[in-house]
Amino acid sequence: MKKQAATEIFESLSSGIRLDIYRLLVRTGPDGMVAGDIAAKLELPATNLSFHLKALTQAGLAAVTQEGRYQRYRANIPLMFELIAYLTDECCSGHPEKCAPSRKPAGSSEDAALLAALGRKRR
Amino acid sequence: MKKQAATEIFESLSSGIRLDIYRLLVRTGPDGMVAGDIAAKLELPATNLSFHLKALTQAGLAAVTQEGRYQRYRANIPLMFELIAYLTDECCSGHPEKCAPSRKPAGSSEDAALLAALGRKRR
DNA sequence: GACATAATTCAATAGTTGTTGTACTATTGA
DNA sequence: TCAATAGTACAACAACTATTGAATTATGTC
Repeated sequence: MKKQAATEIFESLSSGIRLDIYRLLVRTGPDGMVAGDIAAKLELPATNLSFHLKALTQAGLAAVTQEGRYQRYRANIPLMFELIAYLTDECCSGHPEKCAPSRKPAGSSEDAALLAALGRKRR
Repeated sequence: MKKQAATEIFESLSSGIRLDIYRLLVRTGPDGMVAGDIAAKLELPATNLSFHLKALTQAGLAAVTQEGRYQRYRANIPLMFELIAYLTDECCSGHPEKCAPSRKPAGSSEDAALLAALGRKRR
């Protein structure tokens, strides 16, 4: 992942509306959702939704396919995992076990599994 | 994690400069880094760095402690894991195995471990 | 106390982002 | 072909963000 791709993703999700859209699409999974239904669900004007969907799509967080006159949008979930890998890749200069002392107590065992899974990537 | 906290985090990392700062702090781990050294490393005017560090700190991505006349900044790494959990929590309406078909081929086994670790959280 | 250093705050300004209404394109169905 | 529906593109404007330089606060040193 390149830096510009990462900032574009973060920028995409820095708006409450776009975060709502993305989370809605994550919830619907591979089924995705048609633009009009998203607009109805989130009570957004079509023109405004279109603006935000464009941002999400350009960042790669959503993909769109045409179905007749409808546009179906789906979340790109793997991209989120690439993103966090990009962020934690060089964690503690390659000694991620050092991160542990600075971690919060809550959910530490689950976090350890997560950290281990991440540690297996690109190292 | 509340929605506003999430958007604040994304907003924080939507700037290339703040992303550089955060990644630098992730790399230095628990040792963190003093403001002046960050400025030198990233070749930023002190006033501009201060602006960005404030944003990162307010979002909770960095923590600051005083050391004499120096300010030492450290990355809050666990917060990133909370963030991704927040995003993927309701993945496929509670059937995250459905995400698999839409995933990219690269690194799929590591991703499965990661997904499993995430699935163990708050469910 | 006087001075140097580390860092932040503030004001000004250039640039960017989000929202709305209007206009446009494409598909469906009578 | 004509009208209705789904969605996007564009222009205008308000609101926000980033950068810079000057001033300020706090700590350490002579």
